[in-house]
Amino acid sequence: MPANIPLLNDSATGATADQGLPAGTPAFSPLYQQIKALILQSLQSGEWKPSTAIPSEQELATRYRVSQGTVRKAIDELAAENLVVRRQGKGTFVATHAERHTQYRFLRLVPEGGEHTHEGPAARRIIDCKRTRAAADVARALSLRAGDAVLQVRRVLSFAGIPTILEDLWLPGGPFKGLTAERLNNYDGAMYALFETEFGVRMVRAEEKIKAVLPDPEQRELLHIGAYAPLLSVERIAYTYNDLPMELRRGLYLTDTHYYRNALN
Amino acid sequence: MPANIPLLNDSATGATADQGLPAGTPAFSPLYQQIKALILQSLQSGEWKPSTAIPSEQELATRYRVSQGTVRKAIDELAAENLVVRRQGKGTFVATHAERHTQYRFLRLVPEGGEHTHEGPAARRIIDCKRTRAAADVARALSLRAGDAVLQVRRVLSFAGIPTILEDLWLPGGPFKGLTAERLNNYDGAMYALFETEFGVRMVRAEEKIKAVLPDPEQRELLHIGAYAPLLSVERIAYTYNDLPMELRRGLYLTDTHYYRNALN
DNA sequence: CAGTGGTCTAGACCACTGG
DNA sequence: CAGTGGTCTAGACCACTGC
Repeated sequence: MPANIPLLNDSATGATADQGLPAGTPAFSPLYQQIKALILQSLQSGEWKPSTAIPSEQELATRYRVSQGTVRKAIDELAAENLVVRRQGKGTFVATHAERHTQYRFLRLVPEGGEHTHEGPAARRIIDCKRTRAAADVARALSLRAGDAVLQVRRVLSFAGIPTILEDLWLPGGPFKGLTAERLNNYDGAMYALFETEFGVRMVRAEEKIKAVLPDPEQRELLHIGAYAPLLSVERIAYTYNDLPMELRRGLYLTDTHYYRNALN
Repeated sequence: MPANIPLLNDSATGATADQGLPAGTPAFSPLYQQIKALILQSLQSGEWKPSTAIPSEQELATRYRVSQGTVRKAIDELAAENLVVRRQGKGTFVATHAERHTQYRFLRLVPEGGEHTHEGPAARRIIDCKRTRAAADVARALSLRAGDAVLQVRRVLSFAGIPTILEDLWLPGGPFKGLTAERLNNYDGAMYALFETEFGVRMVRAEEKIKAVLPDPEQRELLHIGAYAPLLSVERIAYTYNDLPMELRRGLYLTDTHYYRNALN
C-alpha cells in the first residue's frame, strides 16, 4: 500500500514526500492527478479485480489523506477513460469486457438495418492458433524484438450464417502463455473477456487503421467471396495500462450487409 | 436574457420557476445541466460568436445566481463536447473550425508515413455545385421532405498532386441560400469554416458509416483509377446544435497512401 | 498588477441502492 | 435504514495571461 501522505507539492511543510510514487513521474502535478496515478497502480496491480467495487470515495479520501472532492475528480477522469464505472448508490466498479453491455466495446461493425445495436454473439470459427516468431512489423506493433515468441490466431466470424469477418491476431508470447485453440473455442464470451479472466490482461484502449483492399486467394476462400469483392481492412493495436501494446489484430470486414460506424466529436 | 433566478428544483421555496426555459425540457435535472442548457442557448442564438470569449465563470455565476462551481461543471461538459475551449488565464472561447488547430477536426484520413498530423491543406477542385431537389435518401438524412431544395456539391481533393478524395455533399437549401461554386473556390480555409462565417452554421458533431466499395466509371475517371481499385466509402452526417442534421457527405477515399485513423476508448 | 481558469477543501444535502 | 455516488456551495489559494 503506497503513500498515505499528502504526496507532492506540499506547500505548507515543503516536504517533497514522494515515497511510493514510481520514479520518473514528473515531480509536479495536481493532487488529483497523483491520486489518479495511485488508483491506476492499484487497478494495474490487480489489487481490485474487474467487475468488483473499488473502495468508496470517502475511504480513498482518508487513505490518501485528501478531500473527497479530490478523489472524486481523479475517479471522474478514470470513468471518462472507461477504466472504472460509477453506479450511484452502489459504488465504483472496475470496468470489464465480460459484461453484456460492454462486450463488443471495440467492434464498430454493425448491421446495415438495425441501428444502435449489434446482433448478438457471432458464430466464431478458429482456423488456426499457433506459436510463432514475430516478424518485423508485428514486433514493432507489439513493442517486441523481431523473432520474439508470439501467438498467432486466425478466425472467421459469421453473422446469420454468412462469413463476415476474417481476423488474424498476434499476441505477445509471455503474457499469453498457455493460450490454445481449445481454450478459445471453449470460452463462452468475447475474446477480451477471456484475456481478462484467464490471463489478467485488460485491454483499455485501441487504435485502428482502416483501408479498402481486395482479398487474396486464401482470404477469398475463407470468406466465400470473389476476387473483386472490396473489403474493409482494419488493423487494430490494443493497449493495456501504461500504453503497453498487447494485441495486433488485422481484420477483413465484408461490408455488404454491415458497415463500420464511427462517431466524430 | 433568460431566467436570472435559481431556476428549477428550488426546494426551499418550492417555486417551480421555469420562466425562460424552453418548453419540453424535462422538469427535473441538476442545476448545472440547466446552466449548461442556458449557455447552449446563448451559443446557438449567436449571442457569443465563434472564436470569441464567453463571459467569465464568475460573471456567469452571478448572472445565473449560482456558485462558480456549478457554472464550472456546466462548462466542463461543454468543453468535453468540443463546443467551447478553455484557456487558462485568458478565458473560455467558442469553438470554431476556422483555426489551424481544429481545421480538419472531422477528417480522419492521414498519410501512411507521417503519424499524428495531416499534410496541410489539400488542393481542392470543385466539380459541380448546383441547386436540386432532395431525393428520398438525402431527405431522410437531412430531416427534410423529398423534393425539398438542397444544394449539391461535388469536389475532388488532391494530396501531393494525387486525387485522393471524391466527395459529394448535400446541404439544406434554406440555411445555405446563396452558396455558389465561386464562393467555395474563393474561400481560403476549410469548408466548415466557411459555413460558420458565411452562413452561421456550426458543425458540432458527426456520424460516419464506412464501407469498402469499387468505383463506377464516372468516379474512376475523376480519381484516375482502374475498375478494381478498392475505395473507402465514407458517408457522413454532420449536425449543428440540437442534433439538427445540416450536411450529408458521401466521400470516396483512396487508401493507397493514406488510411482512416480511429481511436477506440 | 488584475483577471482568468485550475485546484483543493469542508461541509451540507440529495438520489439511489440494498438489506 | 446506512452507505454510496451526485450536486451545490463558499471560500482560499495557485498558475497562467496580458497589460
